[in-house]
Amino acid sequence: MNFFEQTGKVAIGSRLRMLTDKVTEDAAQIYKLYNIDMQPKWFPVFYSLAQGEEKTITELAKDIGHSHPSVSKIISEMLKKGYVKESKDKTDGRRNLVSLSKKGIAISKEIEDQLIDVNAAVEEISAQSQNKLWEAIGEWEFLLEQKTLLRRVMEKKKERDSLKVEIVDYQAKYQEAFRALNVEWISHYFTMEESDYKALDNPQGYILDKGGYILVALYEGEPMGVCALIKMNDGEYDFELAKMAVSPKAQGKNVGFLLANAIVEKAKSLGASKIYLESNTILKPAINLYHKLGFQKVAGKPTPYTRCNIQMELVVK
Amino acid sequence: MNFFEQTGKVAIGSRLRMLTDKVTEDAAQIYKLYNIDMQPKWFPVFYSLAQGEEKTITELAKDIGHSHPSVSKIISEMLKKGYVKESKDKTDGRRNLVSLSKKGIAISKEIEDQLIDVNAAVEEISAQSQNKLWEAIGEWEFLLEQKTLLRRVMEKKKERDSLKVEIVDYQAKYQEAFRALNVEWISHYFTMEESDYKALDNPQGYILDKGGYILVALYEGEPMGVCALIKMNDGEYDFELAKMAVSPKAQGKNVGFLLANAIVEKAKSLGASKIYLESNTILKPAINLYHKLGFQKVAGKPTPYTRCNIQMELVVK
DNA sequence: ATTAATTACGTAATCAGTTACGCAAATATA
DNA sequence: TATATTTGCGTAACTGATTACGTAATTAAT
Repeated sequence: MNFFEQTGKVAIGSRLRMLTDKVTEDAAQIYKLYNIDMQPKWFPVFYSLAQGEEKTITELAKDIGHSHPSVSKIISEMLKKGYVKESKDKTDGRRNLVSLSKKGIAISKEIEDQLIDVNAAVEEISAQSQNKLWEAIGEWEFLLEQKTLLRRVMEKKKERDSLKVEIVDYQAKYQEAFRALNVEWISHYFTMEESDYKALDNPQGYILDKGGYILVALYEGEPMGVCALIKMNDGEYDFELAKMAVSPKAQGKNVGFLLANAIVEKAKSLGASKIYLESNTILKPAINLYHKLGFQKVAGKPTPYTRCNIQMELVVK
Repeated sequence: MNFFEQTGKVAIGSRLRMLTDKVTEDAAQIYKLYNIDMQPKWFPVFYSLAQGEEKTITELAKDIGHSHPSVSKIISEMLKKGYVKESKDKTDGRRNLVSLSKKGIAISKEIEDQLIDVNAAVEEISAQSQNKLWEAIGEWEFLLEQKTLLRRVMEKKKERDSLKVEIVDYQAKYQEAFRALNVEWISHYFTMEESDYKALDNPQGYILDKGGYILVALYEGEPMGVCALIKMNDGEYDFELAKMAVSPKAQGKNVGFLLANAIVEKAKSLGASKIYLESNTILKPAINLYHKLGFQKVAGKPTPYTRCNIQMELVVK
């Protein structure tokens, strides 16, 4: 099994499958050894029924962790051997009640010795191992239950991608990106408005020169997100967080969070005490992001944008 | 997964399979996450080829531990995607040399980040576990390589069966069993001879009264094996080990060994210094057994049995 | 130089599971 | 009470592997 030492743990799936195959391989022979006319795959169903109670197909499936068609097929095979009997539930015509037949019960007696010996054999292997396979599986089952492998990988990817994201100050060379990224999402969800063009066509004059600020997120050198802090003069708020845009190409790379976080930090460093923003509730991920950063819903502020249906503020600590 | 806590470790195969499924389940999604157009099952082949060398189908199969038809199919799928190229070996027309195409090499670059993240995710799970799954699998692979599960179970069965075998002194009530068990194997392999009947019809007079001995192996109370020690008067040997018979029903229960061992011990306790026996080389398991007990081949003794083609002796220590 | 045995590998059939789908019965909802 | 939804479960198709088998090429033995 040198191969797996090379590939590293990415191949844990393949390696598990091969061990499974090897362990399973002998199972049929073992039944033969004890003169028991049974297929290994029947075992979980058989064991579950051997507890004595009648069970439906679905109950069995849930019990042993298979899909119901799998149980359905196994039961029909066991039925052919005469190991189980079926009976319709009188109060619920859909349910197919299954239980061991006399022959099945006889087999369950015969099988006891085999279970003892296989158990002893597995224990022997365990005793010769440093790492306990049985317990390790239990732990993996638990940990995967809590968070799937996919989710864990997604987190790792995000972590790694975050390291590649660089937040830099606006420069004239980013004007085109600043415009394009915003036009992209605004015209996708809404329509461009007069005030959009003002800011996007002339960020220098409309935002920076008025005491505002713009940050750009670079991913591998390319601008993938932008965000502006527009100076407000209403006595209540210091800045408006606006013109936030992240390229769909950079999704899942945490760009939005890093950018928004950086802009809030920037506002703080500029001595802001309250930040305002306008958005629309159909932009769920954005609203979630603002919420995560501490923004709270407020109302009552007049706005030039027709697309605005939610207003939020952040009290800077 | 409460079910497996009930069944005990007999169900290790089923439990392994389910964990394998759960781990594998996410694999396809993970490739999608990285925008890599590849099937999880291709990975081992892909990885093996990414080492750079051209390989044949059979080499790949050996490398990754699959059957060759499996590799054959995978290669034909990868070929369709343009990830590999084939070329006939010029010096051996049977061999199909496979290597990554340019497109394949490009993919192998793209996949690197994914490998890093999956590895990190698996490491994270490992770090949260007491028992290391990866290492545990390695140990199981090693231990099963040395001795398969089937063989281990067989040993456990033999051990347990041995406990049920009881070796007792001959009594008149066992005469029928003594006769029947011997007639069974003698007439199966050879034909009954005059001297057989003498001993089997009258063990009391022919064996015991002349200073011989008979032991009976009981399995769950039933006589399943017999063995006699016949007094010899030739000056060289004290006893002949003879009329050893074990029911085919009791095969694999160690009855033969326990019986022969007991009869040798009995001979010892009777002060014997040399034991003799006659047999036939077609009775392989019997010869092996005698050998295991320390009997050595000798020659030259006259015998009344035509079926005898090997003579052995044991020098009692 | 034949003939026999071995090797490489493709195709077909099988296996133990899955998902997809559909029907009928039961339950919830308007 | 009519209608929609959910549930139980059987059938069919698919999946990722296997073993079985056949054929062609090579190698070994006579």
